[in-house]
Amino acid sequence: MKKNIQSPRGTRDILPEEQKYWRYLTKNIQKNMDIFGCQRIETPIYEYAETYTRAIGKGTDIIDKEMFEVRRFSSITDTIAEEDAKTMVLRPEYTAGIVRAYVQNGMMNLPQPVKLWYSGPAFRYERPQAGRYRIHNQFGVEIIGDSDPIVDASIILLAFQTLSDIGLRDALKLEINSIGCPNCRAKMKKKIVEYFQGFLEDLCNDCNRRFVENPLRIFDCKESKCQKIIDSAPQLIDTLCDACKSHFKEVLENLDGLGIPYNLNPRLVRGLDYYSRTVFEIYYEKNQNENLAILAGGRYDGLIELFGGTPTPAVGWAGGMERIINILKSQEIEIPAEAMADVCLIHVGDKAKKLSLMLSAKLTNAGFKATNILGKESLKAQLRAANKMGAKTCLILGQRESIDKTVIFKDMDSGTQETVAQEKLVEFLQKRLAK
RNA sequence: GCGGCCAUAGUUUAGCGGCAAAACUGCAGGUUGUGGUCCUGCUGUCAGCGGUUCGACUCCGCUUGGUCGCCCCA
Repeated sequence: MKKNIQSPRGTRDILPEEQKYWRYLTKNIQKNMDIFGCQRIETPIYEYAETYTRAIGKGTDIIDKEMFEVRRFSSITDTIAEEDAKTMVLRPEYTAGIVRAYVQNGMMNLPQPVKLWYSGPAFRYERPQAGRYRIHNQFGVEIIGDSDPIVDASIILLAFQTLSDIGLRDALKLEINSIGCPNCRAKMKKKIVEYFQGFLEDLCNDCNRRFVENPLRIFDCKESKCQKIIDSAPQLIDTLCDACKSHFKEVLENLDGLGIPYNLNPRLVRGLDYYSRTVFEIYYEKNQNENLAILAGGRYDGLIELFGGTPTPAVGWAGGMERIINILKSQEIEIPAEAMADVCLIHVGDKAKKLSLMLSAKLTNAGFKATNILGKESLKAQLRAANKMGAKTCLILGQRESIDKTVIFKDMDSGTQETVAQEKLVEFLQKRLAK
């Protein structure tokens, strides 16, 4: 027997039975993005690695161990030719690619700010876990060209409205913080390093590693012995410069004004290099994986410059679609029913089979959703299939009807049926299916 | 990248060192042209590779995959 081929680790098939969730989610995202005035952008699924190393930063896990390299298949054995080529990688996230596109396409010449949204797959070579896949879908928004703190608040509002629309309103939790501008952060880092220097022996191994690689991340540690030390550490907010402080204050005031509850979390830092000032994460509290954010983002005022553009402020967020859909499933949130076919055509005999296909084409042209049942010949089997599909009405076409040029209309709920002339079928259905 | 648990039909699960099962699903039928319930029948399985053994789905090892925790992250 041949060995079966499995889907690669950390990837999955999204089967028809799951599609209703995706359709529901996508529809609501699209709607909210439209209302907010965002325009969709699609960037390549892979970019030069530099796009991400520059933006996200070396020393982060995403760059150091989670990227998939892309190269020409035949050249796998052809290493010499490969040496000159620039390394390309599957996108681990969207922001960097979008900023690259903003600069490359001269979007600074469009009316500012440029409001963009996206949706699609991102790739990270991680150890698979609940809510964590090597191919996962993200949707998100990027507002480029406006430093006003009200924009920060407005995209958080957009996130809340989108998530509320899909039924998660009741348990959303917003964590927010400001990590300041590069100047603030340099100061902070110094202070923090000075502070933790004295506690290195009391901190866990991970924190000792963080101390060297990215001291700010010590604030993320969940170990209780580290928590105690963190609690009395200098707070990030106190270190902010006046400009950053008032920016953050205004963001919070705007959230207050919008009635969006938040938790000011001085320990929230986020791992990507490009963030500045506002950072936030949204959780769903009834989630089994409560420590997984379903949506996260922040400001990245320095990134456009990093890609060769003029200094341009920007802010955005990304949501994890698989994580949201897992919640929709586990919370048994009601998904509106899918549009179903109006009528199901059933045939008896070869001649009627051909005729019924032509009839369904005619009905489709007349604006009905008509479907044929294929792959089954007996009347009983076809009716069973129609029933399983949830068909409300059927049209039965047999030998008799082919000759008489009629068709039997059957209401599946009541079981009643009547004979209709094929010529008058369109009018008949218009009346019958009116409500 | 590290650690724990796990792998039997499409799905959910029984089971035993010596015959591999159930339910649901799928397919067909229950006379001549009528679905949902019901009845009958059929299809289909021990993740892969090694080892121990007279004999392995069962015990052991490796690989692959899943799951949970860590790291990190949407």
